[in-house]
Amino acid sequence: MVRLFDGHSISQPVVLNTNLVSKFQRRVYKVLERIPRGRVTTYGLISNHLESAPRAVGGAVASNPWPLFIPCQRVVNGDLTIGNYGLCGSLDRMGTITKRNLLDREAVPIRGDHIDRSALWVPSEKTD
DNA sequence: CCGAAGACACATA
DNA sequence: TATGTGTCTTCGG
Repeated sequence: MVRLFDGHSISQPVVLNTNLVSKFQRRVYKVLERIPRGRVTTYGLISNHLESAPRAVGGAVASNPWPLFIPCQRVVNGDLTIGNYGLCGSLDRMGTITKRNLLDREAVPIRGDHIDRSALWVPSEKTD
């Protein structure tokens, strides 16, 4: 957990009980898990990939029961600004800051408020 | 069931 | 930049 918070990856895969969440959430999380460390994707791309709506994806990501294990910090706005980070809704405006720090520690290149295009990952891309 | 709200995207002016 | 509209899933009455 600490390593995750520090932006490292963990060697041992974590098995999550996905029975508690809706089908749609599972589909979304499935995509999130494929985002490589140090890269990001956008709500739009995910919704596009799932043939859904960005708003819906936002909802699913926002209700992520396992922050850090499901890397919801790697999902940003379509214009590559950081976007929001709820962490159970308790962070108010600090969410963006927190999210930024997390991404920073993952070596995601950030210039000002925007993430570098080179870090963008698209769901259709092969994960290998 | 129906209505409202949401960690968005996109088109206009 | 700043509104307004489109879109889909959840949640509460």
